[in-house]
Amino acid sequence: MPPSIKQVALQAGVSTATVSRLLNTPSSVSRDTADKIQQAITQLGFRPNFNGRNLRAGRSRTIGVVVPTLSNTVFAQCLQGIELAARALDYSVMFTATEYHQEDEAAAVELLLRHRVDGVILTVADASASPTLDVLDREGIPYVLTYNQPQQSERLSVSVDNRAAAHDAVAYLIALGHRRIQMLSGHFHASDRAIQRYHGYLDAMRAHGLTPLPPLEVMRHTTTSAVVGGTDAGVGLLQTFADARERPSALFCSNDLLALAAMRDLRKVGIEAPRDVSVMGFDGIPLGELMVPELASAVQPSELIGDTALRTLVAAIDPQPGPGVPASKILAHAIRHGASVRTYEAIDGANSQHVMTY
Amino acid sequence: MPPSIKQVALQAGVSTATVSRLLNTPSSVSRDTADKIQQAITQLGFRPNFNGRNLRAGRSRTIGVVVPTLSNTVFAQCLQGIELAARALDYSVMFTATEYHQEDEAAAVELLLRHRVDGVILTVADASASPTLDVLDREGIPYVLTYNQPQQSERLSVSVDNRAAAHDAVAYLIALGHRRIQMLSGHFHASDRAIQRYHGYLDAMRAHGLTPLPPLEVMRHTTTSAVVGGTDAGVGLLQTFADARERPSALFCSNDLLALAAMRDLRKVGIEAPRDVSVMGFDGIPLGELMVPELASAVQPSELIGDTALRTLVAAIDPQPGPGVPASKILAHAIRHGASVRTYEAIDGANSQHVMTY
DNA sequence: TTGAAAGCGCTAACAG
DNA sequence: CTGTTAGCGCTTTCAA
Repeated sequence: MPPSIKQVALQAGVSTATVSRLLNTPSSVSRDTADKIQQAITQLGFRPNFNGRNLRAGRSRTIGVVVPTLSNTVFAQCLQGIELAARALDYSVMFTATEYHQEDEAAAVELLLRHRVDGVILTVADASASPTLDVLDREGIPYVLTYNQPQQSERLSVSVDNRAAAHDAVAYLIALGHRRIQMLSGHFHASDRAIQRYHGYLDAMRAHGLTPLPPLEVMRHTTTSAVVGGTDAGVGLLQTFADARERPSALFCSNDLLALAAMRDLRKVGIEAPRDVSVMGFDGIPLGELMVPELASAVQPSELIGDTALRTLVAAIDPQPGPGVPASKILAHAIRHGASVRTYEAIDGANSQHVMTY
Repeated sequence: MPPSIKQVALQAGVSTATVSRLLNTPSSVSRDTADKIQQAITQLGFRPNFNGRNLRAGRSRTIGVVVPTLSNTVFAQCLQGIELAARALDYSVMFTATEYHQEDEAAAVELLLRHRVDGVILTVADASASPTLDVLDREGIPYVLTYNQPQQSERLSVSVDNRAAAHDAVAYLIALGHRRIQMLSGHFHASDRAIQRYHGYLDAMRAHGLTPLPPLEVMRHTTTSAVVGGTDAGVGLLQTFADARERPSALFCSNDLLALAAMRDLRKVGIEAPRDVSVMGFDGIPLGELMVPELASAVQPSELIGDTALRTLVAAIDPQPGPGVPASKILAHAIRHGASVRTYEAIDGANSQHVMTY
């Protein structure tokens, strides 16, 4: 057992209350006693026990984080941003992953609540129908959603405007002359963002008088390997590209990992991006910039999302006098113009397609 | 304030001790009272307060994790492995990053100790000279190093054999006919692994009677952008490649991010891998497999490292009767044969180099 | 099988 | 400025 405030008090010849005062309100202790206590502290190697403090205070200065997976860089970056900001604000971070299992969301939050975290930052599968969020609401525990962009709700959240970002990405493809643009998406069921991005795709297509193609929904992916190929959906992707004259000239993917996996799978059957098809991702993972071709993408500021979420959460925990916290923070997205996308005219076989399409 | 065991006791008409018993030793409570208590619990939405429990027990069933950064996938994967295993063993995870600042290592551990974590998993800059580890030793807190591979020490650690893995990587390059092989490394100061990998490089070169080239040490990197180019070391890299006849035919990089950044920087001046130079990385990040060319690398099983570290730590926390835990666990590495590396003969200008080198 | 009581480490009145 | 005291939620003797 490490030394407690009691031993320090004994050693310094003061009461435990005084020791506590030095720790929390140094100014309320005389120079002399402060020195004595300080000396006892270093001598004993005393370290305050947060469990005692938390129990007493009813607060823990700890926040919980729940993300689907760390295999996707976006969430790792986000956690990075959270941790950095937390440290700056003197909060600790308890971390949990769900591997996209919705029942694990509930279990994770349950555990965090037992630890009496002061608040939670989380990304859920579907913010509009989440028992987990209902629990948090019922318990009155402050929480901030990341990546989730809840519609018509006063739930705190930090994200980009998924629909608008997807729209911009697809509009960019259209501006480059593409007409047959198809969306490749992760399971809509596992990600409400995917649905919003699909709506953005629809928006852009319709705004330009183009016929949307049915979305290609693929298995959830955790690792980058064998995401698309070999699965049913992988087959779907390859089928879609089987007929060179019917195939889309551009693919808009609901996230970068998917885009990369799709490129890999297509490459295996001789279809190269951007030579044969333009590929656009979503997320803007840093490594995308190092690839050849550079991955075009709708970029989200993941680390900033984490940073903002943490600050928003802390503001909700310690309501400061002054301007209230807006419920939803929409951060700016950007379109990265990578070489995985090129103009329609530059696509191999554009002419034959041209004949077909118009 | 959420309901406490006290309220449950009151509601169920029993003592707090009995409620506690139901929670911890269900078998020691009669069927009837168990039901009554259970009912009170659900009715009140009771959730045990771990702070109270921990305070009393002197254990927290929480472990701390300290990694340099989450921007490098390796550490994210490792944390992922830790969290997964922790959940399986009913431990919680407190997470901290240091951004490669050595003073933050100490601060992070200090914070974790105040939370009274039962143990710590960490990757430090230099395991052979770390005040942080000394603190942990002094306090008698179990800890497990990851990636660090301490020499001649009984400190618990989980890693690959960095030196052997680097040797194998370089031997592979040599087997492909390369003779002028140079190492590109992160700051030795910030990573003892980098030094060990350098020794592996030296081993391989010498074992084959080749003259080692001086290592190219570059700035520490956190993001993937502008790692090498533009910095002093970046200039160093480009200088090294300025003379086409003197330049190395293969580059062995101390980690994958560095390899990718180097390829990007060289590409900018018209030097392409693998056409003009073979590039080998270290880490085996999953995305390396999706790149073109696929990144050859010495692969570490990062998620398994995390998993193993957690299990090793828990074993150290609850010493089980039976076989003791070995101090150092060396996990198997593998060489990924990516297309970023090709035979020396296939390198453009190999002949002219040949003339020079022999 | 159950209850009473003490105490884990800390802080916050309340006195002095 | 400092000490006394009570109690945060929980577990664990010790008795019954």
